[in-house]
Amino acid sequence: MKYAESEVIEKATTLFWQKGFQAAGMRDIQQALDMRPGSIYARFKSKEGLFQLVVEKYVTNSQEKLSIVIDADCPLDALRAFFVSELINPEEMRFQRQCLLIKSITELEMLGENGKQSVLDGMSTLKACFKSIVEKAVQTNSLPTSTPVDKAADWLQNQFVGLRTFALMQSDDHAIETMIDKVLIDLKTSWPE
Amino acid sequence: MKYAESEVIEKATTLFWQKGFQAAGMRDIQQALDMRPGSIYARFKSKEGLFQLVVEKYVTNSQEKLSIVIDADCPLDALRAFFVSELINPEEMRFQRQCLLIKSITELEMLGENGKQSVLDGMSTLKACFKSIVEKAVQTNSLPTSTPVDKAADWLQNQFVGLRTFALMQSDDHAIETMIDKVLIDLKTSWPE
DNA sequence: GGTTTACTTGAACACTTGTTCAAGTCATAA
DNA sequence: TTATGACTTGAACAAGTGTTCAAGTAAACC
Repeated sequence: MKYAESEVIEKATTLFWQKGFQAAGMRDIQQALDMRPGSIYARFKSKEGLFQLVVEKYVTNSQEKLSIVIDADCPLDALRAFFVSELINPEEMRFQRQCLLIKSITELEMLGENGKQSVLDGMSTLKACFKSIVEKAVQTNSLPTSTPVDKAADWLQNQFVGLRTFALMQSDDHAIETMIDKVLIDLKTSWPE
Repeated sequence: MKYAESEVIEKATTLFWQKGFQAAGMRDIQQALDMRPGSIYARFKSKEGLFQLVVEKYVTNSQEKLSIVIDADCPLDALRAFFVSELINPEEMRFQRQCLLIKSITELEMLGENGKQSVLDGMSTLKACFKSIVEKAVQTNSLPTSTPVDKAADWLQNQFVGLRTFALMQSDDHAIETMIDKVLIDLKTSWPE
C-alpha cells in the first residue's frame, strides 16, 4: 500500500471540496492522489465510494470541532471562535469557507443512493451537534432558559450555512466578523410565537 | 423561428435551475427546448451563451419582484410576503427554493469568463435591491434610523441565501415561516459595534 | 516454500460530452 | 422574382467520462 488511507482521503477531500463531486474527474483524482485508476477502484470501489469516505471523514472532523465548543466552559465564546476559524482563513484555503456538505447538496441528484445518504446523514449529525451547543449554553446560563432549543438549533445551523456562502464571496474579513457578532446577538434575543 | 425567445429561455431556466449548469447536458437541453443542436448554437452561440441569457433573465425577474417590495407602503410586510412566496411553494417546484445564482456560484470555476461575470453581476444587482429595501424601511419608520443600512443589506441578502438552502431541505413549511419571522425580528434589533 | 490477499500499473473500453457543418426551410427586403 | 439572412435539421466529430482488466508486486499467513 503506497499511501496510508488517511493521507489519500485528505488529498481527495481537498479536491472534492474545491471542485465538487461532478467536476472532479477521475483524471483529476488520479493526479491528486498520485494513483492509477486500478488502484483507486481496488481500494474504493468507485468514484462515489471514495466520495462517500471523504464525506464521512468530513463529518467526523466537523463533529470533533463542534465537540470542543460543546465542552467549553463558555460555549458561546467557543462558538464564536469556531465560526471565526471556519470562515476566516487564508486565500489559498478560501474554498474551505463553503461547507462541503452544502456544496454536495447542490449536486445531490447526481449522486447514487449511498452518496446521497452519506450527505444527508452528515447534515443530521451536525444538526444534532448544534442542538447540543444550544442546550449547553442554556445549562450554563449563557442563554435564557426560555430559548426554544430545537428551533434555535435549526436556526443556528442555518445561520452557519448562510455565513459560509457569505464568507466565500466576501473579501473583507471584518465584514464577516460583524456578521458573526450579529448571529451571537440574535441568538440571545427573542423567538417567534 | 419555431419558438419565441422568452419561451425558450423559460424552459432553459427550469432545466438549469433543476440540474445546474454542468449537469444539464446538451442532450437534456435539446429535449427540454425541443430544438436540435444546430438551432441552439445558431441562436445562442454555445451552452454558456444560453446559460448567460438565463441568468440575466433570472436577475431581471428577481429585480422586478424586489421592486414591488421597495414600492410597497409597508416594506417589511411586503418583504415577509416575498420571502414566503419564494420559499414556500408546491413540491414540484421545490428546486426553485434554491437561488439559481447561489447554485451557480458553486460551479463558478467551471464557467467561462462571461458566464462567471453574469452571475457575479447578478449578485451585486440583487444586493443593491436589498439595500433599497432597507433604506425604504428606514424612511417609512419601519426600521430605526440608527439601522446601519449597508450592513443590514448585506445581512438581509445573507439571510435570504441561508433561508433558501434551509427551505430546500425542510419539508415542514411551518418551520420555514418561523425562520422568516425570526429574520424580521432580528432586522429590527441591535447591530454589532 | 507456496498460497493467498491486498494493492498496484497502464492500456483499453464503451459511452457521453459540447460542438460543428453541409444542407434545407422560410419569411422579409430589394 | 430573386436574394438575403435568420433559423432549422440531424449526422458526425474529437475529446472527455467513469470504469474494467490482465498482469505484476509484495507483504502476510499456512
